[in-house]
Amino acid sequence: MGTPQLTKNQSLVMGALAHSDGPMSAYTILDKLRDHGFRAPLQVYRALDKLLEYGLVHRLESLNAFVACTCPHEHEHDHGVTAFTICEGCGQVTEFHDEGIEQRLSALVRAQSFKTEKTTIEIRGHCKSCA
Amino acid sequence: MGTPQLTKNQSLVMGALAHSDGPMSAYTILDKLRDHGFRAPLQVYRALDKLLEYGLVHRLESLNAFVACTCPHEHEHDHGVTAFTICEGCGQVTEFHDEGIEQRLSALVRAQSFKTEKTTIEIRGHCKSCA
DNA sequence: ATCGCACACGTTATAGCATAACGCAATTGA
DNA sequence: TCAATTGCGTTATGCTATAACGTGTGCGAT
Ligand SMILES: [Zn+2]
Ligand SMILES: [Zn+2]
Ligand SMILES: [Zn+2]
Ligand SMILES: [Zn+2]
Repeated sequence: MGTPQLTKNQSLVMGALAHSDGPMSAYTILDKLRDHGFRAPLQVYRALDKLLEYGLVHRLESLNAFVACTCPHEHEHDHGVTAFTICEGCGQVTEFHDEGIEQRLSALVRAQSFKTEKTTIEIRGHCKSCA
Repeated sequence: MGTPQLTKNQSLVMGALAHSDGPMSAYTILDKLRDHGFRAPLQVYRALDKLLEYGLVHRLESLNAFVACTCPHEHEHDHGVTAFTICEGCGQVTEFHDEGIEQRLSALVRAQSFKTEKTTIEIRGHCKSCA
């Protein structure tokens, strides 16, 4: 059960995100895809739901926006906790993963007897170029 | 330059959050305060902006909602990175702080020459009671 | 074959979250 | 007194997300 073949709409949304410099809101994606027959937000949101499920796309909660996953590895298994730096200047988003963070959070949460389903880590600030 | 005296609207919003079991959206707060003369979203958002600035309230990005800060210490200085567990079952939100996470994130971000302004850590899942 | 089901899709309408822009009043400090 | 700041109230608008309905297509079971 890896990533299934994408449907037409899913491919279009994936393509839009993959070729974008930075994160895009669902409505921005919609606008980019009007020429390809997209007319309504739901067409985008439905595709995004699947792409998120497949792990091809991440949602940035603090921006209400979406980015293509930049993980080098295959998307066939859940990659663990994903963290992002988000530059307020140029909009650049960098995805990264760290085993240390993951373990530390896991320990803290275990101490609460809390069962984690999804972890959001987003760091807003300025990148090297925009400092 | 600690926390200034709160205005009437700020106190009302702060009170609503402090007496609530869980996080509240701005519009939920608005509804709770209609009897106290609140009529428009901006009255809530403006108060929230200040309360966030003073560190009395936190915004939960993954919920578009707000909670009163539960830090024991005074709010006169920035408390460092704040993390939350959020139970999908009962809505309970627990705020916590960890020096280890903070240092690790700080090191990772420094490696990118990234200048952090605000860090969001939110863990969605189920609490002990709701497991 | 054809029935039933799952799934993607299209459309309209609606709900939920947040801010722009205007004007007024009270406070402060030069 | 005058200007600047801050809070407040109101109306309008914009952005984000989902509900609800119906259509069509593929595919396995009968
Ligand atoms: Zn990824
Ligand atoms: Zn930048
Ligand atoms: Zn706090
Ligand atoms: Zn719970």
